[in-house]
Amino acid sequence: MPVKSLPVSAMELRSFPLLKPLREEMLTELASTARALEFAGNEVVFRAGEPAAALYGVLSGSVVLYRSSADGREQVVHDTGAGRTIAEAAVFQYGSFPVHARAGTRGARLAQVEGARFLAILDRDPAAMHSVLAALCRRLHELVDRVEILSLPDAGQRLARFLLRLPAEGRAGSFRVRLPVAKKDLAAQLAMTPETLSRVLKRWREQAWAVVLDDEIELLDAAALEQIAAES
Amino acid sequence: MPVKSLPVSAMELRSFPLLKPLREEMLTELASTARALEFAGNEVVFRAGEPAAALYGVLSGSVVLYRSSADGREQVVHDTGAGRTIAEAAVFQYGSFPVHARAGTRGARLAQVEGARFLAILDRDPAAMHSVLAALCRRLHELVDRVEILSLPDAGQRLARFLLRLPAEGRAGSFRVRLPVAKKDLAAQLAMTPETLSRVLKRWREQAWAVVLDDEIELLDAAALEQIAAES
DNA sequence: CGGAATCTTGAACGATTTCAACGGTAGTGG
DNA sequence: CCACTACCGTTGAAATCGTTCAAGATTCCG
Repeated sequence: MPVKSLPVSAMELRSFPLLKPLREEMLTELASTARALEFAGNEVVFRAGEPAAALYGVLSGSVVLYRSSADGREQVVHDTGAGRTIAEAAVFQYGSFPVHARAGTRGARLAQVEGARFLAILDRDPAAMHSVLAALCRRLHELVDRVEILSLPDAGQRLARFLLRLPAEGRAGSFRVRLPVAKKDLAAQLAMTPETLSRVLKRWREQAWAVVLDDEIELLDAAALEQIAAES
Repeated sequence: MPVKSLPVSAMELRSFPLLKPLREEMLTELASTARALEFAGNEVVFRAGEPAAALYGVLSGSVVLYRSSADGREQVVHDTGAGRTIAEAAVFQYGSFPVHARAGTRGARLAQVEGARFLAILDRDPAAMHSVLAALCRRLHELVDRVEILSLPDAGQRLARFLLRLPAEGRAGSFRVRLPVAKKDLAAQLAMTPETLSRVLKRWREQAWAVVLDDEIELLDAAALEQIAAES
């Protein structure tokens, strides 16, 4: 059992995409019965087969989801970090946990949210339910896009695709975008090193396709980039 | 306006992840007011600002979502193919389409599903709503996993991670998995060429970490693979 | 004014892709 | 039943691309 059990704030709950669309009063209600649990390293959070009475959000640390085979070997199904929620699907279907969960080796802080309470809130307010649905759909699209981008073998292609669907301003043929994150984080998001990102931009600059000023990039030859992005 | 408007079968609707969890009778009801629309190349499906009265599933061909800037330049936001649904988020929030949509250059066949009808079905049956939510959550997890895998720079790492969370059977230290798809498709899913996949498996074979028989792979040294997968 | 962090650039190495060829298998049509 | 073809999977060799390691430039912050 967890070392400590403390109250959770509505704000903390809002850090989870699943709960984010809820209105303030709903989050407060949810928070009233939610608990922040501190688990020691490798401590069990729940076991497969137990009724899924609550869903868990990872506040810090990590949680390992695993199956245990007959011989006691542990097969890791999942290894989730902060910001992820766990067991929502089981909760929505009134089911049991399909896998075991334990804290990572360095422990974890989890928000435990009563499943029934969450469902009740959604069931009594269709608009909130629709918001949650809409949010999930948007996030799904976003992820599908990221998978598509990450599947491209060429670093330039990945960057071009990413930039071309950023909100842009400018005229035909040439336009300007603002990077939403630091270059090093962008690089990570596009599965390349910062060095490679820098070099791709340099190459584009040399070919007069782009001008870079800090986090602003002026795409001079949209046609060229679109061709790169479309290749394959 | 579309060239043809034909009825859609419940079965066709089930091919979309969003609708898949619905019970047969619900799909039939949905299908009764749904239409399969055939769009010619580049034909407009809907315009930004119009009320989102329906959501669309791509049956074949592709749909391009785009914004148009003041000068008439067209910025592509999205390029979706068969199996994807469009505009669900807007429908769930009773909003307007945020972008324009047109068929790809080679046309498209779309299932047009009445948004109000879909919402009505879900609102009157909480269990169905919960199934849809659960399905979306599961798919979300799946995609987050894929993004994580695709972000790994090393081909061996990607394959190891993938294999280790496949349903497995076997004893401690050694177990067997069955590939869910052909090797060439697996390679594509892991963002590598079939050749590279073949070579990674060969290397593992030479190190006595694995034995491959068609689509069955015996992992002899789970510890070694786990270490590879965990690195970085 | 340090000092840290980000970004850039260079060079060398390593990995993966590419190109090419071959064996095996399944499906097709004679 | 047997070519014959087409596709998948494998292997080899070469080339390319990205990473790694190292260093310098710049900015921001204490």
